Amino acid sequence: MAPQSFYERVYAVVREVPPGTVVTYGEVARRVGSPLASRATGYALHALAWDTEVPWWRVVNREGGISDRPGDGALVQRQRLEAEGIAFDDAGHLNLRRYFWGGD
DNA sequence: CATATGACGATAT
DNA sequence: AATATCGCCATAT
Repeated sequence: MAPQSFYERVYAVVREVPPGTVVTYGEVARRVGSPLASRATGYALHALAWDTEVPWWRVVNREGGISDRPGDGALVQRQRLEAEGIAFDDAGHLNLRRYFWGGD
């Protein structure tokens, strides 16, 4: 395959994340070949629109929570995850040990 | 080419 | 545990 942009690689990984599971930015970065590019990973997803084919809502930070983002998108993400069977606690974070994507 | 930015992560305090 | 700071990477300008 021709070398894709970092963004494209990130999207490809996120698209493989199955429903009911989540993955951290750092893990996605690791999967695309740049384990320290967690920041760039967030930047890549930030460039996406909420109506994209990429399930960006399954990507959370290492706390299992939703990172700071524009508008009420955080609530949208939480609702989408809850709709897939993921439960949040009062602190607004989920159990990463329980929902973290095993990779396959 | 240099500087600034950001949906992060880890460490220090 | 919460906050502050630094480090890292990929784009934008």
